[in-house]
Amino acid sequence: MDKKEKIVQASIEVFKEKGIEKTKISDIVQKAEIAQGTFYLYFPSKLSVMPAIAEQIVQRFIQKIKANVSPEARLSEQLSRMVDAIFQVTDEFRDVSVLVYAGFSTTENMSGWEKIYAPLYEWVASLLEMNMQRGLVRGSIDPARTARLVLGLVESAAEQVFLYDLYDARNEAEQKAEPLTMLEHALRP
Amino acid sequence: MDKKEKIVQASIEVFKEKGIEKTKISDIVQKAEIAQGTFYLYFPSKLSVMPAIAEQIVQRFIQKIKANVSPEARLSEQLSRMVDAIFQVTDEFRDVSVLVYAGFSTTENMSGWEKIYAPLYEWVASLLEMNMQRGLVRGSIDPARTARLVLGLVESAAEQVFLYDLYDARNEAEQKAEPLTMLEHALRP
Amino acid sequence: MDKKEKIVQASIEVFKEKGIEKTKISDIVQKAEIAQGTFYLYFPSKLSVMPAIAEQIVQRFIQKIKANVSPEARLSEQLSRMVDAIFQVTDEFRDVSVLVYAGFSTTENMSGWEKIYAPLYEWVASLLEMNMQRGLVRGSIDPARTARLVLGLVESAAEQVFLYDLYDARNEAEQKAEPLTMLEHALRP
Amino acid sequence: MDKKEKIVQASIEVFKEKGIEKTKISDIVQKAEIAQGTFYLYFPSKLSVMPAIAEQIVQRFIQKIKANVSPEARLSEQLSRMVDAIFQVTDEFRDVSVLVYAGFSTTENMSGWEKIYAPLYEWVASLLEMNMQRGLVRGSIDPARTARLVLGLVESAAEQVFLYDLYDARNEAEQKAEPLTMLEHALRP
DNA sequence: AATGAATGAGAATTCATTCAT
DNA sequence: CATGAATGAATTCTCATTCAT
Repeated sequence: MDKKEKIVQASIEVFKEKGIEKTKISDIVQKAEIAQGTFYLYFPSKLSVMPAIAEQIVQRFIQKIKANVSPEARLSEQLSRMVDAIFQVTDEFRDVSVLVYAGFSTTENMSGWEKIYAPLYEWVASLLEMNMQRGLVRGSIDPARTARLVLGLVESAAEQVFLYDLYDARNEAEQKAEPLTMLEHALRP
Repeated sequence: MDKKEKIVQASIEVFKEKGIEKTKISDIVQKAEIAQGTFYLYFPSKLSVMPAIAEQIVQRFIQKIKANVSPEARLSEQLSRMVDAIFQVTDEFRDVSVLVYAGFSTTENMSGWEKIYAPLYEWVASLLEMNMQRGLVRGSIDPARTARLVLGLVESAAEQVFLYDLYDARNEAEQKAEPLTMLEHALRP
Repeated sequence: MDKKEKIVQASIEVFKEKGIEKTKISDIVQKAEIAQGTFYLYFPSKLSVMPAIAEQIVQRFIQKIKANVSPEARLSEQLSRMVDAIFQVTDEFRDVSVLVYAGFSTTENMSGWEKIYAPLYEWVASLLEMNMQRGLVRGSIDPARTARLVLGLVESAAEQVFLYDLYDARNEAEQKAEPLTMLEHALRP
Repeated sequence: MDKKEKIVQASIEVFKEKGIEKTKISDIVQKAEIAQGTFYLYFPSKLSVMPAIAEQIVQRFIQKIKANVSPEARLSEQLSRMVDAIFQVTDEFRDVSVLVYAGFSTTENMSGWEKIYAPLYEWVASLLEMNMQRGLVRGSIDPARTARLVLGLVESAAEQVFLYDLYDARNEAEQKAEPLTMLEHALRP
């Protein structure tokens, strides 16, 4: 693994442990097992690592969803798989995603985040469009807007499970069922 | 206004202006017009002010919603007013809310946030229940869980408008319409 | 107990717990259960409490010694009782005495300490003189100087037992026997 | 000289000048000609420098004593030289030694001090043993315990001279003679 | 006399950043 | 490229002291 990647990985881990505010460059380099000065060879500041992290998270989302959602499957099957994927990745990156999200809002204009999220939005939008054409989703929706809402809904459901101290396995199953039913009702013609 | 409240107010203002990372305690005390040491009489650190801010935001949500949503109104009217209220408060606290949320995940266990949000969740849950009894919301939902999803959905829609650089007034209207329609479809029997 | 006395008592306790350097006025007033401002009604500073403490310690020494050492007893008996008394008081005030001693050296000229210790020195000196007249102590000593040496010797022996982590009861007995024998040899004609 | 050593040296000097209580880290770094932050690279606080200072003092004691006390010399000669050495070093480190001693009792457990003093105790113990074998010291003493007493006696005599305001040269000579005589009487068979 | 919240000067501490090796 | 000791400006934090009640 090259040093740049090491830094990104280490940053994710340290951000998880201590939060962004409390993370020092020295924490990152220590975890990455590189020298203090080396950090600056790749990133100008702590916060500039974030886009790299964000990209990783989103790529993970897309990868998981693409791998599990078959274009041929029934709508309910597709939605179910998508919810599963989002729950999985949210779990995987727990607190970091919130932190990165907040980190963005602290530093740059949020459009950076927007840009990174774009491929995911687009993928969901095209999923909706496809199902509109199949007649399984009502024609009155705006696919682009709705894609964001769908993701917002499912992610907030996932955060309920993983970010708060509510977690237990049974809970997770029920926590998935509810938004799924909502989505089906919300989207059907 | 007592000093503690002054600190919270000043913190909100300064956090809005400069973001959390860049805010110094000295900025807060200056805005609050108190001595440096006085801050530490009430809060041990910058981040520990956040729960107090969070509480304010949530109280604002509840206040706005209660003031605008009439128990007698039609469901669509109620939902519409609720969405309006959430958009308004999200606008009012723009960046701060995300920061506070992220700040929480850093300092305490997230269940603190959960606890602060509880009254809002409960209010929406009881709105749903009432409408279930009126036969306007399908009986298969779990009011408590669904309340969270409803709020998650609307908040993420509101964030789309205010946190990113997309804002324009027309946009806002459409951005409200979409989740509203989704909600109506999702909840109707 | 009046407030002044309360302050002295509380100071002793807090100094024992935290040492002088780390003790805050606020620690003292808290322990003394008085208000912050009240402290300044009786003492101008933290260090100005010390002479009062020192006096207490020395008075305790004198009191113990006088109570236990009979002028009629044999020399070895007298010495033995004196050693017992010094060990007891050293135990009672453990670290404080060192701290007070050091505190003196920090602030004022050490002659303050000297002055407070004077009655104790004098008492031991007169004990020696008496025994010189009885022919039990060699005539070549200077009673004043030797009194100091005797006390220095016994106190350092006592500190060995109580200040370091060596303490056990058997140890204490042996630790007393050794300086006692030394004293007897050193003083006998 | 490396930075750590520089800090210890500077601390000794500044403590001598101003006392511990009044010494600021900034005084130390200024005297040491290093940056403020560099101090914290080596020591976490002002008080944590003390063990290092203590070590220096004890090493100085050992060095002086070894250099002056010849194993072949007569006992009284040896004792006399030892007393001279102890008086010299006590003079050299005047106030500091008491402060360090007190500082120790504040920061760590006193056994740290014990450990640092160990080599000195051992040296004196072996001196006593040697003289026991030569038949010049009575066989009934415990060399280890007695070594501590001997040092306690001489040090307290030295402190009498240097720490209090009694000093004058004639005084010093007499102040040495007294414990010396005591020692000779105390130790002889 | 007693209180204790408020003060703010001053000291401790941090940590991003540099740069000689 | 890589290092990591050193830096010192910037900030946090402490705590003796005051003073209106």
